[in-house]
Amino acid sequence: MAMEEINELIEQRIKKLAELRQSGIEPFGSSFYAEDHASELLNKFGSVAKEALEANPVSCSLAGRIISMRDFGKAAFAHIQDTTGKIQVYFKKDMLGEKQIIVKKLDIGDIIGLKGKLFRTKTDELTVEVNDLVFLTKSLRSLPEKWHGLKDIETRYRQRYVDLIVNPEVRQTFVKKSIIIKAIRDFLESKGFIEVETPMMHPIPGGATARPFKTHHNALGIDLYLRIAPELYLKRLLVGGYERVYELNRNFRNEGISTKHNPEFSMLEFYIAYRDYHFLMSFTEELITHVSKKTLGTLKIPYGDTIIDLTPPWPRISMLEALMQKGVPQEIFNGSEKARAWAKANKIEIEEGASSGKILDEIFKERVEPELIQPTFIIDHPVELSPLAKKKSDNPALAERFELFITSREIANAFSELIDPIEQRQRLLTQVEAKAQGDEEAHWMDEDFVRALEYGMPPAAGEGVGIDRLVMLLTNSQSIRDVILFPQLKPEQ
RNA sequence: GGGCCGUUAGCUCAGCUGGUAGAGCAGCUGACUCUUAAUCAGCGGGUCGCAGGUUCGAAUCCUGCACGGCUCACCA
Repeated sequence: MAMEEINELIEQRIKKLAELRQSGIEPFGSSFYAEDHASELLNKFGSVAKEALEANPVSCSLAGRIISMRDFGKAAFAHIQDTTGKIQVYFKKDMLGEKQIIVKKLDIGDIIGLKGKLFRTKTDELTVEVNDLVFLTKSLRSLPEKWHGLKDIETRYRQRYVDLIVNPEVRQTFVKKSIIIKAIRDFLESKGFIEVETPMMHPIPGGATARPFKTHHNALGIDLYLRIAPELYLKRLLVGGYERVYELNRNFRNEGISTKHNPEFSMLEFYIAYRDYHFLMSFTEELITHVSKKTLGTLKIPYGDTIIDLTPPWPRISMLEALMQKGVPQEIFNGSEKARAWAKANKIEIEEGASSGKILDEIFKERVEPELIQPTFIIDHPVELSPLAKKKSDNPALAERFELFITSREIANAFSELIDPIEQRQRLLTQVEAKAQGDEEAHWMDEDFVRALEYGMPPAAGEGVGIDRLVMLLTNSQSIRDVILFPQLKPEQ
Protein backbone atom coordinates (compact mmCIF):
# COMPACT_ATOMS: atom_id res chain seq x y z
CA MET A 1 0.00 0.00 0.00
CA ALA A 2 1.37 3.38 -0.97
CA MET A 3 2.23 5.71 1.89
CA GLU A 4 -0.11 8.47 0.78
CA GLU A 5 -2.98 6.00 0.84
CA ILE A 6 -2.70 5.49 4.57
CA ASN A 7 -5.09 7.69 6.43
CA GLU A 8 -6.28 7.73 9.98
CA LEU A 9 -9.15 5.32 9.36
CA ILE A 10 -6.91 2.71 7.79
CA GLU A 11 -4.34 3.09 10.54
CA GLN A 12 -7.00 2.43 13.16
CA ARG A 13 -7.99 -0.76 11.42
CA ILE A 14 -4.42 -1.94 11.02
CA LYS A 15 -4.06 -1.41 14.75
CA LYS A 16 -7.16 -3.50 15.45
CA LEU A 17 -5.77 -6.19 13.21
CA ALA A 18 -2.59 -6.31 15.29
CA GLU A 19 -4.61 -6.42 18.49
CA LEU A 20 -6.63 -9.35 17.18
CA ARG A 21 -3.41 -11.24 16.43
CA GLN A 22 -2.11 -10.45 19.92
CA SER A 23 -5.27 -12.04 21.34
CA GLY A 24 -4.62 -15.17 19.31
CA ILE A 25 -7.27 -14.40 16.66
CA GLU A 26 -6.10 -14.64 13.05
CA PRO A 27 -7.86 -11.80 11.17
CA PHE A 28 -7.46 -13.47 7.76
CA GLY A 29 -8.98 -16.91 8.00
CA SER A 30 -9.33 -19.87 5.71
CA SER A 31 -12.27 -22.00 4.70
CA PHE A 32 -15.62 -21.80 6.42
CA TYR A 33 -18.40 -24.09 5.26
CA ALA A 34 -21.61 -22.19 5.98
CA GLU A 35 -24.73 -24.29 5.66
CA ASP A 36 -27.10 -21.41 5.06
CA HIS A 37 -27.57 -18.20 3.16
CA ALA A 38 -29.31 -15.05 4.37
CA SER A 39 -32.17 -14.96 1.87
CA GLU A 40 -32.83 -18.68 2.15
CA LEU A 41 -33.26 -18.32 5.92
CA LEU A 42 -35.59 -15.37 5.45
CA ASN A 43 -37.63 -17.22 2.84
CA LYS A 44 -37.86 -20.40 4.85
CA PHE A 45 -38.39 -19.00 8.34
CA GLY A 46 -39.48 -15.43 7.70
CA SER A 47 -43.08 -16.21 8.52
CA VAL A 48 -42.56 -18.73 11.31
CA ALA A 49 -43.99 -17.45 14.58
CA LYS A 50 -41.80 -16.47 17.51
CA GLU A 51 -43.20 -19.21 19.74
CA ALA A 52 -42.67 -21.87 17.10
CA LEU A 53 -39.00 -20.86 16.79
CA GLU A 54 -38.63 -21.12 20.56
CA ALA A 55 -40.33 -24.50 20.73
CA ASN A 56 -38.33 -25.96 17.85
CA PRO A 57 -35.01 -24.13 17.70
CA VAL A 58 -33.44 -23.77 14.26
CA SER A 59 -29.65 -23.85 14.13
CA CYS A 60 -27.87 -22.21 11.24
CA SER A 61 -24.47 -21.05 10.03
CA LEU A 62 -23.58 -18.13 7.80
CA ALA A 63 -20.57 -16.43 6.29
CA GLY A 64 -20.60 -12.87 5.07
CA ARG A 65 -19.75 -9.23 5.44
CA ILE A 66 -20.88 -7.03 8.30
CA ILE A 67 -22.68 -4.10 6.68
CA SER A 68 -24.16 -2.34 9.72
CA MET A 69 -23.75 -2.53 13.47
CA ARG A 70 -25.51 -1.28 16.60
CA ASP A 71 -23.45 -1.89 19.71
CA PHE A 72 -24.86 -1.85 23.23
CA GLY A 73 -21.79 -2.72 25.21
CA LYS A 74 -22.82 -6.15 26.43
CA ALA A 75 -24.83 -6.93 23.33
CA ALA A 76 -24.86 -5.86 19.71
CA PHE A 77 -26.95 -6.13 16.58
CA ALA A 78 -25.52 -6.21 13.10
CA HIS A 79 -26.58 -7.06 9.58
CA ILE A 80 -24.51 -9.58 7.73
CA GLN A 81 -24.59 -9.75 3.95
CA ASP A 82 -23.81 -12.75 1.80
CA THR A 83 -24.28 -13.35 -1.91
CA THR A 84 -28.04 -13.78 -1.48
CA GLY A 85 -28.85 -10.80 0.73
CA LYS A 86 -28.67 -9.72 4.33
CA ILE A 87 -29.99 -10.86 7.68
CA GLN A 88 -29.75 -9.45 11.18
CA VAL A 89 -27.49 -11.13 13.74
CA TYR A 90 -27.43 -10.66 17.50
CA PHE A 91 -24.31 -10.93 19.64
CA LYS A 92 -24.91 -11.52 23.33
CA LYS A 93 -21.38 -11.02 24.44
CA ASP A 94 -21.42 -13.07 27.66
CA MET A 95 -22.46 -16.07 25.55
CA LEU A 96 -19.32 -15.83 23.46
CA GLY A 97 -16.68 -16.24 26.15
CA GLU A 98 -13.22 -15.30 25.01
CA LYS A 99 -14.50 -14.67 21.48
CA GLN A 100 -16.05 -11.45 22.72
CA ILE A 101 -12.88 -9.80 21.51
CA ILE A 102 -13.98 -10.49 17.94
CA VAL A 103 -17.16 -8.52 18.38
CA LYS A 104 -15.25 -5.76 20.14
CA LYS A 105 -12.85 -5.38 17.23
CA LEU A 106 -15.46 -5.88 14.55
CA ASP A 107 -15.78 -3.15 11.92
CA ILE A 108 -18.34 -2.62 9.24
CA GLY A 109 -16.89 -4.34 6.18
CA ASP A 110 -15.30 -7.26 8.04
CA ILE A 111 -16.15 -10.78 6.95
CA ILE A 112 -16.99 -13.37 9.58
CA GLY A 113 -18.35 -16.86 9.82
CA LEU A 114 -20.89 -17.64 12.50
CA LYS A 115 -23.13 -20.29 13.99
CA GLY A 116 -26.31 -19.59 15.92
CA LYS A 117 -30.01 -20.10 16.19
CA LEU A 118 -32.95 -18.21 14.80
CA PHE A 119 -35.25 -16.06 16.91
CA ARG A 120 -37.50 -13.08 16.51
CA THR A 121 -36.76 -9.71 18.06
CA LYS A 122 -39.30 -7.52 19.81
CA THR A 123 -39.85 -5.79 16.51
CA ASP A 124 -40.41 -9.21 14.94
CA GLU A 125 -37.32 -9.29 12.74
CA LEU A 126 -35.95 -12.76 12.07
CA THR A 127 -32.47 -12.71 13.60
CA VAL A 128 -29.60 -15.10 14.26
CA GLU A 129 -28.48 -15.29 17.87
CA VAL A 130 -24.78 -15.99 17.51
CA ASN A 131 -23.22 -18.62 19.73
CA ASP A 132 -19.95 -19.07 17.86
CA LEU A 133 -18.06 -16.98 15.38
CA VAL A 134 -14.78 -16.87 13.53
CA PHE A 135 -12.94 -14.00 11.94
CA LEU A 136 -12.52 -14.55 8.20
CA THR A 137 -11.36 -11.22 6.79
CA LYS A 138 -10.42 -7.91 8.36
CA SER A 139 -11.43 -4.99 6.16
CA LEU A 140 -9.02 -2.07 6.21
CA ARG A 141 -11.08 0.47 4.30
CA SER A 142 -14.35 1.86 5.52
CA LEU A 143 -17.36 1.31 3.32
CA PRO A 144 -19.52 4.13 1.96
CA GLU A 145 -22.18 5.54 4.20
CA LYS A 146 -25.15 3.35 5.04
CA TRP A 147 -27.86 5.84 4.11
CA HIS A 148 -26.73 7.56 0.90
CA GLY A 149 -24.45 4.73 -0.17
CA LEU A 150 -21.98 5.12 -3.02
CA LYS A 151 -23.27 7.53 -5.65
CA ASP A 152 -20.19 8.87 -7.37
CA ILE A 153 -20.37 7.32 -10.81
CA GLU A 154 -16.65 7.40 -11.43
CA THR A 155 -15.93 5.56 -8.18
CA ARG A 156 -18.72 3.08 -8.90
CA TYR A 157 -17.08 2.11 -12.21
CA ARG A 158 -13.47 2.31 -11.09
CA GLN A 159 -14.05 0.45 -7.85
CA ARG A 160 -16.86 -1.80 -8.98
CA TYR A 161 -16.14 -4.09 -6.03
CA VAL A 162 -17.37 -1.36 -3.70
CA ASP A 163 -20.38 -0.68 -5.91
CA LEU A 164 -21.26 -4.37 -5.74
CA ILE A 165 -20.90 -4.48 -1.95
CA VAL A 166 -23.16 -1.54 -1.25
CA ASN A 167 -25.61 -1.47 -4.16
CA PRO A 168 -27.60 -4.71 -4.25
CA GLU A 169 -29.41 -3.74 -7.45
CA VAL A 170 -26.06 -3.59 -9.25
CA ARG A 171 -25.28 -7.10 -8.09
CA GLN A 172 -28.72 -8.09 -9.33
CA THR A 173 -28.14 -6.60 -12.79
CA PHE A 174 -25.11 -8.79 -13.38
CA VAL A 175 -26.91 -11.87 -12.11
CA LYS A 176 -29.56 -11.09 -14.72
CA LYS A 177 -26.91 -10.68 -17.39
CA SER A 178 -25.68 -14.16 -16.58
CA ILE A 179 -29.21 -15.57 -16.76
CA ILE A 180 -29.81 -13.85 -20.11
CA ILE A 181 -26.65 -15.29 -21.59
CA LYS A 182 -27.47 -18.74 -20.31
CA ALA A 183 -30.99 -18.48 -21.79
CA ILE A 184 -29.49 -17.58 -25.16
CA ARG A 185 -27.13 -20.54 -25.08
CA ASP A 186 -29.90 -22.90 -23.98
CA PHE A 187 -32.16 -21.69 -26.76
CA LEU A 188 -29.56 -22.05 -29.49
CA GLU A 189 -28.48 -25.44 -28.26
CA SER A 190 -32.10 -26.60 -28.21
CA LYS A 191 -32.18 -25.65 -31.91
CA GLY A 192 -29.16 -27.77 -32.75
CA PHE A 193 -26.46 -25.09 -32.71
CA ILE A 194 -22.99 -25.76 -31.37
CA GLU A 195 -20.87 -23.12 -29.68
CA VAL A 196 -17.47 -22.54 -31.25
CA GLU A 197 -14.45 -20.37 -30.56
CA THR A 198 -12.70 -18.58 -33.39
CA PRO A 199 -9.65 -16.32 -33.18
CA MET A 200 -9.76 -13.07 -31.26
CA MET A 201 -6.49 -12.04 -32.92
CA HIS A 202 -6.84 -11.62 -36.66
CA PRO A 203 -4.13 -11.08 -39.22
CA ILE A 204 -6.84 -9.43 -41.32
CA PRO A 205 -9.71 -7.84 -39.40
CA GLY A 206 -13.03 -8.48 -41.10
CA GLY A 207 -16.75 -9.05 -40.83
CA ALA A 208 -17.77 -5.51 -39.94
CA THR A 209 -17.22 -1.91 -40.83
CA ALA A 210 -15.14 -0.64 -37.94
CA ARG A 211 -11.65 0.43 -36.99
CA PRO A 212 -9.64 -2.29 -35.24
CA PHE A 213 -7.14 -2.32 -32.40
CA LYS A 214 -3.67 -3.28 -33.54
CA THR A 215 -1.18 -5.36 -31.62
CA HIS A 216 2.03 -7.20 -32.36
CA HIS A 217 3.16 -10.79 -31.99
CA ASN A 218 6.85 -10.86 -31.16
CA ALA A 219 7.75 -14.44 -32.04
CA LEU A 220 5.85 -14.41 -35.34
CA GLY A 221 7.03 -10.90 -36.07
CA ILE A 222 3.63 -9.85 -37.40
CA ASP A 223 0.98 -7.30 -36.57
CA LEU A 224 -2.36 -8.70 -35.45
CA TYR A 225 -5.72 -7.06 -34.94
CA LEU A 226 -8.21 -7.70 -32.17
CA ARG A 227 -11.26 -8.95 -33.92
CA ILE A 228 -14.05 -6.59 -34.87
CA ALA A 229 -16.34 -9.54 -35.68
CA PRO A 230 -16.06 -13.34 -35.93
CA GLU A 231 -18.16 -13.47 -39.10
CA LEU A 232 -15.61 -14.57 -41.65
CA TYR A 233 -14.34 -17.41 -39.45
CA LEU A 234 -17.83 -18.64 -38.67
CA LYS A 235 -18.62 -18.81 -42.37
CA ARG A 236 -15.46 -20.83 -42.93
CA LEU A 237 -16.97 -23.30 -40.48
CA LEU A 238 -20.10 -23.58 -42.63
CA VAL A 239 -17.81 -24.39 -45.55
CA GLY A 240 -16.27 -27.02 -43.29
CA GLY A 241 -19.61 -28.72 -42.87
CA TYR A 242 -21.16 -27.43 -39.66
CA GLU A 243 -24.73 -26.36 -40.33
CA ARG A 244 -25.53 -24.44 -37.15
CA VAL A 245 -22.81 -22.62 -35.23
CA TYR A 246 -22.70 -19.74 -32.81
CA GLU A 247 -20.11 -17.78 -30.92
CA LEU A 248 -20.89 -15.59 -27.94
CA ASN A 249 -17.85 -13.58 -26.99
CA ARG A 250 -16.09 -10.26 -27.10
CA ASN A 251 -15.51 -7.99 -30.08
CA PHE A 252 -13.19 -5.00 -30.03
CA ARG A 253 -13.70 -1.79 -31.93
CA ASN A 254 -11.42 1.18 -31.82
CA GLU A 255 -14.15 3.81 -31.76
CA GLY A 256 -15.52 6.40 -29.39
CA ILE A 257 -16.89 5.56 -25.96
CA SER A 258 -20.43 6.51 -25.01
CA THR A 259 -23.46 5.31 -23.09
CA LYS A 260 -24.01 2.88 -25.97
CA HIS A 261 -20.41 1.98 -26.80
CA ASN A 262 -17.60 0.25 -24.97
CA PRO A 263 -14.39 -0.64 -26.85
CA GLU A 264 -14.90 -4.30 -25.97
CA PHE A 265 -18.42 -5.61 -26.02
CA SER A 266 -20.17 -8.95 -26.18
CA MET A 267 -21.68 -10.14 -29.39
CA LEU A 268 -23.62 -13.22 -30.31
CA GLU A 269 -23.14 -14.34 -33.89
CA PHE A 270 -24.88 -17.38 -35.26
CA TYR A 271 -25.11 -18.98 -38.69
CA ILE A 272 -27.60 -21.45 -40.04
CA ALA A 273 -27.22 -23.29 -43.31
CA TYR A 274 -30.06 -23.66 -45.83
CA ARG A 275 -32.08 -20.72 -44.43
CA ASP A 276 -32.49 -17.09 -45.40
CA TYR A 277 -33.13 -13.79 -43.68
CA HIS A 278 -36.90 -14.27 -43.65
CA PHE A 279 -36.40 -17.34 -41.53
CA LEU A 280 -34.08 -15.41 -39.25
CA MET A 281 -36.66 -12.72 -38.51
CA SER A 282 -39.07 -15.25 -37.05
CA PHE A 283 -36.17 -17.00 -35.36
CA THR A 284 -35.08 -13.71 -33.77
CA GLU A 285 -38.58 -13.10 -32.45
CA GLU A 286 -38.50 -16.56 -30.95
CA LEU A 287 -35.03 -16.08 -29.46
CA ILE A 288 -35.68 -12.73 -27.84
CA THR A 289 -39.13 -13.58 -26.51
CA HIS A 290 -37.68 -16.78 -25.07
CA VAL A 291 -34.96 -14.84 -23.29
CA SER A 292 -37.37 -12.21 -22.01
CA LYS A 293 -39.75 -14.82 -20.63
CA LYS A 294 -36.90 -16.74 -19.00
CA THR A 295 -35.40 -13.70 -17.35
CA LEU A 296 -38.36 -11.41 -16.66
CA GLY A 297 -41.31 -13.78 -17.05
CA THR A 298 -43.08 -11.36 -19.39
CA LEU A 299 -42.99 -9.78 -22.85
CA LYS A 300 -44.02 -6.33 -21.65
CA ILE A 301 -40.90 -4.80 -20.24
CA PRO A 302 -40.37 -1.40 -18.65
CA TYR A 303 -37.67 0.75 -20.17
CA GLY A 304 -37.27 4.29 -18.90
CA ASP A 305 -40.64 5.99 -19.23
CA THR A 306 -42.08 3.48 -21.67
CA ILE A 307 -43.20 -0.12 -21.86
CA ILE A 308 -41.62 -2.17 -24.62
CA ASP A 309 -43.99 -4.83 -25.91
CA LEU A 310 -42.07 -7.78 -27.32
CA THR A 311 -45.17 -9.70 -28.37
CA PRO A 312 -44.51 -10.96 -31.91
CA PRO A 313 -44.84 -10.52 -34.79
CA TRP A 314 -42.81 -7.35 -35.09
CA PRO A 315 -43.33 -5.02 -38.05
CA ARG A 316 -41.04 -5.60 -41.03
CA ILE A 317 -40.51 -2.41 -42.98
CA SER A 318 -38.12 -1.91 -45.83
CA MET A 319 -35.58 0.80 -45.31
CA LEU A 320 -36.87 2.80 -48.26
CA GLU A 321 -40.47 2.47 -47.10
CA ALA A 322 -39.46 3.61 -43.61
CA LEU A 323 -37.78 6.66 -45.11
CA MET A 324 -40.83 7.50 -47.20
CA GLN A 325 -43.06 7.20 -44.14
CA LYS A 326 -41.00 9.99 -42.63
CA GLY A 327 -41.57 12.22 -45.62
CA VAL A 328 -38.46 11.49 -47.60
CA PRO A 329 -39.29 11.76 -51.34
CA GLN A 330 -38.87 8.69 -53.48
CA GLU A 331 -36.72 10.51 -56.02
CA ILE A 332 -33.69 10.46 -53.69
CA PHE A 333 -33.37 6.73 -54.21
CA ASN A 334 -32.26 7.39 -57.77
CA GLY A 335 -28.62 8.27 -57.44
CA SER A 336 -26.41 10.01 -54.94
CA GLU A 337 -26.84 13.52 -56.44
CA LYS A 338 -30.48 13.85 -55.52
CA ALA A 339 -29.97 12.17 -52.16
CA ARG A 340 -27.12 14.49 -51.29
CA ALA A 341 -29.11 17.55 -52.33
CA TRP A 342 -32.09 16.49 -50.25
CA ALA A 343 -29.90 15.76 -47.22
CA LYS A 344 -28.28 19.15 -47.52
CA ALA A 345 -31.64 20.90 -47.87
CA ASN A 346 -32.74 19.11 -44.68
CA LYS A 347 -29.59 19.92 -42.73
CA ILE A 348 -28.28 16.38 -42.49
CA GLU A 349 -24.50 16.23 -42.58
CA ILE A 350 -23.03 13.99 -45.25
CA GLU A 351 -19.36 13.14 -45.68
CA GLU A 352 -17.53 14.02 -48.87
CA GLY A 353 -17.71 11.23 -51.39
CA ALA A 354 -20.33 9.17 -49.56
CA SER A 355 -22.11 6.63 -51.74
CA SER A 356 -25.86 6.91 -52.26
CA GLY A 357 -26.38 4.01 -49.87
CA LYS A 358 -24.30 5.73 -47.23
CA ILE A 359 -26.31 8.92 -47.68
CA LEU A 360 -29.58 7.03 -47.30
CA ASP A 361 -28.18 5.44 -44.16
CA GLU A 362 -27.37 8.87 -42.73
CA ILE A 363 -30.85 10.13 -43.50
CA PHE A 364 -32.27 6.97 -41.95
CA LYS A 365 -30.28 7.45 -38.75
CA GLU A 366 -31.45 11.03 -38.52
CA ARG A 367 -35.08 10.64 -39.45
CA VAL A 368 -36.18 7.08 -38.71
CA GLU A 369 -33.99 5.51 -36.06
CA PRO A 370 -35.06 7.74 -33.15
CA GLU A 371 -38.69 6.69 -33.77
CA LEU A 372 -38.04 2.95 -33.60
CA ILE A 373 -38.92 2.46 -29.95
CA GLN A 374 -40.99 -0.73 -30.19
CA PRO A 375 -39.35 -3.76 -31.85
CA THR A 376 -39.14 -3.22 -35.59
CA PHE A 377 -37.30 -5.00 -38.38
CA ILE A 378 -35.85 -2.65 -40.96
CA ILE A 379 -35.16 -4.73 -44.04
CA ASP A 380 -33.59 -4.59 -47.50
CA HIS A 381 -30.68 -2.21 -47.09
CA PRO A 382 -28.73 -0.73 -49.99
CA VAL A 383 -26.30 -3.38 -51.12
CA GLU A 384 -23.21 -1.17 -50.86
CA LEU A 385 -23.76 -0.96 -47.10
CA SER A 386 -23.71 -4.74 -46.92
CA PRO A 387 -20.65 -6.15 -48.69
CA LEU A 388 -21.08 -9.63 -47.19
CA ALA A 389 -24.83 -9.96 -47.81
CA LYS A 390 -26.66 -11.59 -50.67
CA LYS A 391 -28.43 -9.35 -53.18
CA LYS A 392 -32.19 -9.49 -53.52
CA SER A 393 -32.99 -11.47 -56.62
CA ASP A 394 -35.69 -9.01 -57.72
CA ASN A 395 -33.67 -5.89 -56.94
CA PRO A 396 -29.86 -6.13 -57.11
CA ALA A 397 -29.48 -2.66 -55.56
CA LEU A 398 -30.74 -4.05 -52.26
CA ALA A 399 -29.45 -6.72 -49.89
CA GLU A 400 -31.39 -9.47 -48.15
CA ARG A 401 -30.67 -7.92 -44.82
CA PHE A 402 -32.46 -6.76 -41.70
CA GLU A 403 -31.65 -4.82 -38.61
CA LEU A 404 -33.76 -5.14 -35.47
CA PHE A 405 -34.33 -1.89 -33.61
CA ILE A 406 -35.68 -1.59 -30.06
CA THR A 407 -35.54 1.63 -28.01
CA SER A 408 -33.94 3.34 -31.02
CA ARG A 409 -30.97 1.04 -30.78
CA GLU A 410 -29.81 -1.59 -33.20
CA ILE A 411 -30.10 -4.86 -31.30
CA ALA A 412 -29.50 -7.30 -34.14
CA ASN A 413 -28.15 -7.25 -37.68
CA ALA A 414 -28.61 -10.17 -40.06
CA PHE A 415 -28.62 -11.20 -43.65
CA SER A 416 -28.78 -13.98 -46.15
CA GLU A 417 -25.12 -14.67 -46.76
CA LEU A 418 -23.39 -13.96 -50.01
CA ILE A 419 -21.97 -17.34 -51.02
CA ASP A 420 -20.84 -16.61 -54.59
CA PRO A 421 -17.02 -16.38 -54.31
CA ILE A 422 -16.60 -14.43 -57.53
CA GLU A 423 -19.07 -11.76 -56.50
CA GLN A 424 -17.65 -11.72 -52.98
CA ARG A 425 -14.18 -11.02 -54.31
CA GLN A 426 -15.55 -8.20 -56.45
CA ARG A 427 -17.39 -6.63 -53.54
CA LEU A 428 -14.35 -6.81 -51.28
CA LEU A 429 -12.26 -5.24 -54.03
CA THR A 430 -14.72 -2.35 -54.09
CA GLN A 431 -14.20 -2.04 -50.34
CA VAL A 432 -10.45 -2.10 -50.74
CA GLU A 433 -10.78 0.78 -53.20
CA ALA A 434 -12.87 2.72 -50.69
CA LYS A 435 -10.18 2.06 -48.10
CA ALA A 436 -7.58 3.41 -50.49
CA GLN A 437 -9.76 6.50 -50.88
CA GLY A 438 -9.55 7.02 -47.11
CA ASP A 439 -12.56 5.15 -45.76
CA GLU A 440 -10.97 3.78 -42.59
CA GLU A 441 -13.88 1.51 -41.87
CA ALA A 442 -14.05 -0.19 -45.25
CA HIS A 443 -13.47 -3.93 -45.35
CA TRP A 444 -10.11 -5.53 -46.07
CA MET A 445 -9.49 -8.17 -48.70
CA ASP A 446 -9.32 -11.59 -47.12
CA GLU A 447 -8.09 -14.00 -49.77
CA ASP A 448 -8.36 -17.03 -47.53
CA PHE A 449 -12.00 -16.25 -46.85
CA VAL A 450 -12.72 -16.04 -50.57
CA ARG A 451 -10.75 -19.25 -51.11
CA ALA A 452 -13.00 -20.94 -48.54
CA LEU A 453 -16.08 -19.76 -50.46
CA GLU A 454 -14.55 -21.19 -53.62
CA TYR A 455 -14.79 -24.64 -52.06
CA GLY A 456 -18.52 -23.96 -51.71
CA MET A 457 -20.50 -22.64 -48.77
CA PRO A 458 -24.09 -23.77 -48.46
CA PRO A 459 -26.80 -21.12 -48.67
CA ALA A 460 -27.04 -19.70 -45.19
CA ALA A 461 -28.25 -16.87 -43.02
CA GLY A 462 -26.28 -15.24 -40.25
CA GLU A 463 -26.99 -12.80 -37.46
CA GLY A 464 -25.23 -10.72 -34.86
CA VAL A 465 -26.88 -9.67 -31.62
CA GLY A 466 -25.40 -7.01 -29.36
CA ILE A 467 -25.55 -8.75 -26.00
CA ASP A 468 -24.81 -5.72 -23.84
CA ARG A 469 -27.55 -3.75 -25.52
CA LEU A 470 -29.99 -6.60 -25.10
CA VAL A 471 -29.03 -6.73 -21.43
CA MET A 472 -29.55 -2.96 -21.16
CA LEU A 473 -33.05 -3.43 -22.53
CA LEU A 474 -33.92 -6.30 -20.20
CA THR A 475 -32.43 -4.66 -17.09
CA ASN A 476 -33.79 -1.17 -17.80
CA SER A 477 -30.26 0.26 -17.89
CA GLN A 478 -29.64 3.59 -19.59
CA SER A 479 -25.88 3.18 -19.99
CA ILE A 480 -23.84 0.29 -21.36
CA ARG A 481 -21.49 0.90 -18.42
CA ASP A 482 -24.22 -0.33 -16.13
CA VAL A 483 -24.16 -3.76 -17.78
CA ILE A 484 -20.38 -4.14 -18.14
CA LEU A 485 -18.66 -4.91 -14.85
CA PHE A 486 -15.48 -3.02 -15.63
CA PRO A 487 -16.20 -0.47 -18.35
CA GLN A 488 -13.24 1.12 -20.07
CA LEU A 489 -12.08 4.36 -18.39
CA LYS A 490 -8.95 6.41 -18.61
CA PRO A 491 -6.49 5.32 -15.94
CA GLU A 492 -6.61 7.26 -12.70
CA GLN A 493 -3.62 9.42 -12.05
C1' G B 1 -12.41 15.46 -30.95
C1' G B 2 -16.42 19.79 -29.89
C1' G B 3 -20.05 21.95 -26.28
C1' C B 4 -22.15 22.16 -21.29
C1' C B 5 -21.63 20.60 -16.17
C1' G B 6 -18.92 18.55 -12.09
C1' U B 7 -14.37 17.45 -8.71
C1' U B 8 -14.44 20.19 -0.76
C1' A B 9 -13.14 14.64 5.26
C1' G B 10 -13.61 7.33 4.14
C1' C B 11 -19.07 8.27 2.07
C1' U B 12 -23.22 11.94 0.98
C1' C B 13 -23.18 17.02 0.64
C1' A B 14 -23.20 22.69 2.43
C1' G B 15 -19.84 26.69 1.90
C1' C B 16 -23.42 33.96 -0.60
C1' U B 17 -20.89 39.57 -3.76
C1' G B 18 -12.98 36.84 -2.08
C1' G B 19 -11.64 37.35 4.71
C1' U B 20 -8.27 31.70 5.84
C1' A B 21 -13.35 25.08 6.07
C1' G B 22 -18.64 22.98 7.93
C1' A B 23 -22.78 19.17 8.68
C1' G B 24 -24.71 14.16 8.69
C1' C B 25 -23.07 9.23 8.39
C1' A B 26 -18.56 6.39 9.22
C1' G B 27 -14.31 6.58 13.02
C1' C B 28 -12.13 7.17 18.24
C1' U B 29 -13.15 7.43 24.00
C1' G B 30 -16.99 6.54 27.57
C1' A B 31 -22.29 4.86 29.00
C1' C B 32 -26.02 1.29 27.61
C1' U B 33 -28.34 -6.70 27.13
C1' C B 34 -34.18 -6.17 21.73
C1' U B 35 -31.48 -2.23 18.17
C1' U B 36 -32.40 -1.47 13.01
C1' A B 37 -30.57 5.96 9.80
C1' A B 38 -30.18 2.95 17.82
C1' U B 39 -29.50 6.76 21.70
C1' C B 40 -26.51 10.03 25.04
C1' A B 41 -21.70 12.73 26.32
C1' G B 42 -16.94 14.02 24.53
C1' C B 43 -12.96 13.89 20.60
C1' G B 44 -10.12 13.48 16.18
C1' G B 45 -10.18 13.82 10.86
C1' G B 46 -8.97 18.27 4.86
C1' U B 47 -2.33 19.71 -0.18
C1' C B 48 -10.94 22.33 -1.08
C1' G B 49 -8.64 17.54 -8.39
C1' C B 50 -3.48 19.59 -10.17
C1' A B 51 -0.45 23.86 -11.82
C1' G B 52 -0.06 28.86 -12.62
C1' G B 53 -2.19 33.97 -12.31
C1' U B 54 -4.97 38.29 -10.07
C1' U B 55 -5.18 40.07 -4.90
C1' C B 56 -2.99 42.50 1.36
C1' G B 57 -5.81 37.82 1.30
C1' A B 58 -8.44 32.50 -3.18
C1' A B 59 -12.38 26.45 -1.90
C1' U B 60 -14.56 31.09 -3.98
C1' C B 61 -12.25 35.21 -9.51
C1' C B 62 -9.06 34.14 -14.25
C1' U B 63 -6.00 30.69 -17.42
C1' G B 64 -4.16 25.95 -18.47
C1' C B 65 -4.21 20.74 -17.42
C1' A B 66 -6.25 15.96 -15.43
C1' C B 67 -10.34 12.80 -14.49
C1' G B 68 -15.60 12.04 -14.73
C1' G B 69 -20.89 12.91 -16.33
C1' C B 70 -24.30 14.44 -20.13
C1' U B 71 -24.47 15.65 -25.22
C1' C B 72 -22.88 16.07 -30.49
C1' A B 73 -19.78 13.48 -34.01
C1' C B 74 -18.45 7.95 -35.06
C1' C B 75 -20.18 3.29 -34.34
C1' A B 76 -22.95 -2.01 -32.40
